[in-house]
Amino acid sequence: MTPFIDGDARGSILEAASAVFAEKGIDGVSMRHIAREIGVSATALYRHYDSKNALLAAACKEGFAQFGAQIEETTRAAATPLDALRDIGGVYVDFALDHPMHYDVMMIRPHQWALGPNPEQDPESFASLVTLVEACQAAGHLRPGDAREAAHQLWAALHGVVSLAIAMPGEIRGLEPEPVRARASALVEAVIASLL
Amino acid sequence: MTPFIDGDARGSILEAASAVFAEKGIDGVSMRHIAREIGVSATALYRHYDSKNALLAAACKEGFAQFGAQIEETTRAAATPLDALRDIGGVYVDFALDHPMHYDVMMIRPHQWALGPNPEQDPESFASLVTLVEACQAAGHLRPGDAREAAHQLWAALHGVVSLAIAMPGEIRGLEPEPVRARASALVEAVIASLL
DNA sequence: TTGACGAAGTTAACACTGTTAAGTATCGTC
DNA sequence: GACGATACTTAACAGTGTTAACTTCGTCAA
Repeated sequence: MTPFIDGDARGSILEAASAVFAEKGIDGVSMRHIAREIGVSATALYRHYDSKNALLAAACKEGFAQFGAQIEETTRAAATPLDALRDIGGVYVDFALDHPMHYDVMMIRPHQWALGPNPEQDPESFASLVTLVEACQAAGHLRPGDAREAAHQLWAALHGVVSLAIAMPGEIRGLEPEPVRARASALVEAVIASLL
Repeated sequence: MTPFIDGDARGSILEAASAVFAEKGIDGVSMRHIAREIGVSATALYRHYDSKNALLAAACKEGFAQFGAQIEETTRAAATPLDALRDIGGVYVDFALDHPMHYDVMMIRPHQWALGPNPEQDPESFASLVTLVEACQAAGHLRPGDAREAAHQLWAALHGVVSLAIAMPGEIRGLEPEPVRARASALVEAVIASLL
């Protein structure tokens, strides 16, 4: 049959998915919605993606790839590993607030979609955070110690700030970047101080 | 009609709900499941609870009431407000790890169930944290400053540690209390140090 | 030129979900 | 004894993800 969806079927589906996704909210995405958006039956999507979860994962993957790239770039650009650690906090917050849906799906409730930090994506980025902490320790910027634990603390601090901002309803929620950034920065600074 | 469910219908439903809830996981709870568990049709539940969300909220409420009570007790028992701040971290982690489902529903993805920190429950407990920080400042244990912001930072730190432990799949997830407690304690200590 | 093959769609259907509407039985009360 | 509230029932609606069976088309080899 003539492909009804233009050349890059996977791409078109992904685009439509992201659109519905961003408009109706995560919990409002259905395969039938996405399919209707591109004028195709719902089951057609299964020709290109194994499941709704797979589609969701794909929709997030590109965002997270960009995220990882920014982290790497930031690390490279920083004068010292310690500066990198500080800068990464800002990048983390910016990404999360710019792509709250992505962050929600992949980081706040990954197990709902049977996703989790991408096996080929995220452990790597956590590992690179560990490496960065080790570099700080090696350079004498941080006291020697369990780098993995330190990285975990830094991650937890950032995740705590950002996930409260994204996932909490009511007065606690706040997606304006400035206060969130400031809070994240303060926390990161506190953690770093405890590791000096 | 003779009440089919024993005297305390709401209570029995709640009990069954919590059971299914704990067994099948949060995302596996359906009204029909719960109803079947107590030998009643699904629609009977609507006589006692407005919606699934209301039932879920009720199922969490008692847990959170207990949580709030523990926090208060801890605060009262501590020698100084600063000690209270420290002790609360442990209570927070213990509650979250003892009731991961409750924590998940109420704190990690509250908006999915249209719940959120209970309007009559949680802002209060956040407010009491703010009050506690203010007490620390008044007693000279912490440097004067924005108590609300400080409380927010402490909460974010605890939430970050705990929600990663609960909601992350794979190697990151870890529900053994000790490392999580230690990490939370370290973070709280770091935040406190930054507020001295 | 014909025929097989495979890819990309289709509709119908299954087993679910939360929730509402309408009907029925039983109780306490006047 | 009639009345009304209470507690339940079944039937149904509109929606979900997903599978199975079927059609339709373009391609490529014999």
